[in-house]
Amino acid sequence: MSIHPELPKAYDACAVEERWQAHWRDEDHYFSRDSDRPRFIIDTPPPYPTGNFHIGNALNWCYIDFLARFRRMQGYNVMFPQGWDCHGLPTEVKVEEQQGITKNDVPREEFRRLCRELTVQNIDLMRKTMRRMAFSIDWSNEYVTMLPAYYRKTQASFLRMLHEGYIYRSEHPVNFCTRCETAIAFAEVQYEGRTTKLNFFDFDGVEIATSRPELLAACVAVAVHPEDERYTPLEGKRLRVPLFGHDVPVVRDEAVDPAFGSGAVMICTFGDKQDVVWWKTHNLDLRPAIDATGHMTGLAGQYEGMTAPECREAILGAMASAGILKRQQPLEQRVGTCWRCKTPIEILSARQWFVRVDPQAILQAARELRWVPEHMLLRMEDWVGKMEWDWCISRQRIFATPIPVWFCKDCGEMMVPSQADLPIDPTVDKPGAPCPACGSTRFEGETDVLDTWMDSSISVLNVTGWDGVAARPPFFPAQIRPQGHDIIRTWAFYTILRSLALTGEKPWEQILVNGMVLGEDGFKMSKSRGNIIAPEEILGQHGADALRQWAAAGAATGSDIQFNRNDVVAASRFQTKLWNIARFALLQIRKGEPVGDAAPTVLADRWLLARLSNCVTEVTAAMEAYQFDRGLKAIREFAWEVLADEYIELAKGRLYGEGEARAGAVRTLETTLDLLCRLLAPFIPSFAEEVYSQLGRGSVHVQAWPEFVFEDEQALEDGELVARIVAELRRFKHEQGMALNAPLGEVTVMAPRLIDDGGDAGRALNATVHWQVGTSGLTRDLVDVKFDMAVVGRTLRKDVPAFMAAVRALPKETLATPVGSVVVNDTEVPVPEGAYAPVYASLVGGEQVDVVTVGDVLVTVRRSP
RNA sequence: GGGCUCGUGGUCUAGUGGUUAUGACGUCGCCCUUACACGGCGAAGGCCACCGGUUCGAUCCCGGUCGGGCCCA
Repeated sequence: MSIHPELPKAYDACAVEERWQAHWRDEDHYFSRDSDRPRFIIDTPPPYPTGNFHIGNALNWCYIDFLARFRRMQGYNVMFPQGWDCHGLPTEVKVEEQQGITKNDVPREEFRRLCRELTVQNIDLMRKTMRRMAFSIDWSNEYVTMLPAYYRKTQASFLRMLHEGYIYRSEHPVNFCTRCETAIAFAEVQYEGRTTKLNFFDFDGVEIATSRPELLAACVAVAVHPEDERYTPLEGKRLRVPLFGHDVPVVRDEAVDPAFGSGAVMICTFGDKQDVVWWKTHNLDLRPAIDATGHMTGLAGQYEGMTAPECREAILGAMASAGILKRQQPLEQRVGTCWRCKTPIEILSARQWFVRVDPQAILQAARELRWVPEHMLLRMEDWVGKMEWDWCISRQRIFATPIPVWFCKDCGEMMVPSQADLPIDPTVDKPGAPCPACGSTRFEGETDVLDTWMDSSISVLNVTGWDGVAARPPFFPAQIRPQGHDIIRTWAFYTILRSLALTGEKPWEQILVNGMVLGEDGFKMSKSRGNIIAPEEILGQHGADALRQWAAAGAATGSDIQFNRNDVVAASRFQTKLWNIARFALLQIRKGEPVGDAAPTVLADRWLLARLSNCVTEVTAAMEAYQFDRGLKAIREFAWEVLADEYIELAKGRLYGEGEARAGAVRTLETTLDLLCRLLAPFIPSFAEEVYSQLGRGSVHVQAWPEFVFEDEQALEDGELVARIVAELRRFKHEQGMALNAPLGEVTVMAPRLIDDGGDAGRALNATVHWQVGTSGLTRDLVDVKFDMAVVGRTLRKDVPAFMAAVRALPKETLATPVGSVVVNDTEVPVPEGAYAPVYASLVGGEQVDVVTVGDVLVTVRRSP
């Protein structure tokens, strides 16, 4: 892009950003497969293509982009891939809604086509926002889980795990959504508080309390606590189930709470998770009374075909008529619901596919990762420690990766396709050979499909180059997984599990966990609260760079972050300030004679470069530690306070002049502007590029990350003093009601040693400044002592207050020189070295002058008449 | 109910075992000083949630209470 000879006065962020975004090439962000630079592969979370790239995604991707750009500048071979986790219920539900159909109204393949079309549209919408955010995504490494190129690998991974015994098929209770008509995993169950009724009724002479009377037909036992004396007589007896008439045993179990209800519980198949545990331990019958569509089965007799709520009312009515319903009381309950459609889940026993979970192996791998922030590991440990069932991976849906197996219609033998035939849809494709067990050619394809997590949990294998065949991907493991803490128990968990099963290794070296974005009211964003912020709205008003600054500095890494419009506005103002700094520097750089490349000699120049050097060190350390807030704040402080408010004010006078004094300042500004752009590049890539392009040195994004070292302790110390003196005297002028550029008269700085500021302070203050060593001409009066608590506290311990009082009580003459000991509580106590220092007030005899103190340096001012 | 996390001026936030706690926004006052009024200088505003403990000293460490948030039961 050409240099703009004119520097517009105002910075138009949106216009600049759109111009650069149109100019940058995707190829600049491509990962190189045959480079020998160190790799930095990011296992980007593949979002679900809802069509909305929400602000939580934006935060997550900002962190990724800061890192990707930082590592690229450091010379890493970075891969910032982008995936799309397409399969799943939400899209099916959306298609049904949009088309006014249910999934069974059209052929499977037709329904899938509609889902794919909607997904493609949604991906396009989200890509647009991501590009507008200026994320340096490697689009050559984009993957779409619904396409054959990807789900071929999902199927290959399934077959490998099946072959190695990680996957099995069995009849087992599962969480089931009767509206979606599919099994779901624990991770997909969401608990909601509801008020329901606890019904007390007579159960063959025993009072039972139940919240789910509709499951009476499914009752297989009555449980009581072993030490509950009320029920000792029931031991070994069988009871007759009211209304239905079958007999059930009485079992004794420690898990029964004698204080809840009547202390006697009916066990059904299955009312809740506890029922499953009891059913297993006591080896009870299986009486499925509810089917996969939520209707009562034949076991429910006259209630067959009713929905569960209908049956519930009918049975309560029948109980009342029979005179066995004794009373009801309200009950606060947490009901498990389907995370997508909020329908209460049922626990049904069904033949499903499962993945074996080895909690110990997962824990071990999780502990090998570097977690940022560290405490997020606890969430994984907490979740893994509570795993009870294996992971149910089969779903009774359509838009998903098919489970690639067939069953022989004659002998039931299971058959799998060969690697080369993948991907397949067993409901359409046929096996290549007859049944190996019986020779039959009649097959039935598995109609169940895979849980979407089976697709997304191999994202890391995919991005590290797995072809579906090799034992291990060539670039495995990835360097980092960036994700939100809400999906530690799902995506992070499943990915570790699958990596261990498929490669035997942990999937990544590090995991960077970001917080949730809360609304401006401090609550989680939700439609019902109406506190949702769309990134597009902010982008349109303030641009991507400002929103990126909010993401970086809005909160410490890992913390939840409340969206705050003020932060975005403040970020825009910082850009305006930066633009004016750059404009000033560039105008100086372009004006006048060439400045050469001599080393800086003037104090202010050396001071600024030393401060810049420190800033670079600080920002680099922050970036390495993923503390983006610290990094950006360090840059802001340097640019605004040190560079703009202090250095430029000091150097202005020289810049308006000529010769070497001016040239040194110009060189200093040029170096500073160059490095400042590099430091800013990961955070605000468009702004940094716009300013850097003015330097005519190519794109800032292909420059190396600064490793600028400028050590000059003396300049740091003296420069600081000069800057502070100028700031104090500007303040003094202001307080005296003087214009800041008005002549100030004669200023005398009484410092411990001679300082040569090259005349900067005088020009900045419009004064004649004399630098002198010592305070000749001044008298001073000791008014107080200042204690060094770090010294005093450590030595005197509990005698501190008494010691301080004793010292303060000493006569002034004694305090002025160090004292060997004081008397504390009638005891002679030695005074530690550096325990205190006298504090003086300055008095000036003779001439009428003002005195300003800067630390321990006195400055006298004799104002112009 | 459990795990984790947070509680700092009106709002949002940083941070630290050491006398008067960071910054931003907002408020108020003064200034258009040749990069910037989207600026500069200054002011007001906080018993660092509450209670107890450890310590010479706690906003910081420990325990408890209360209240947010997230995840789960």
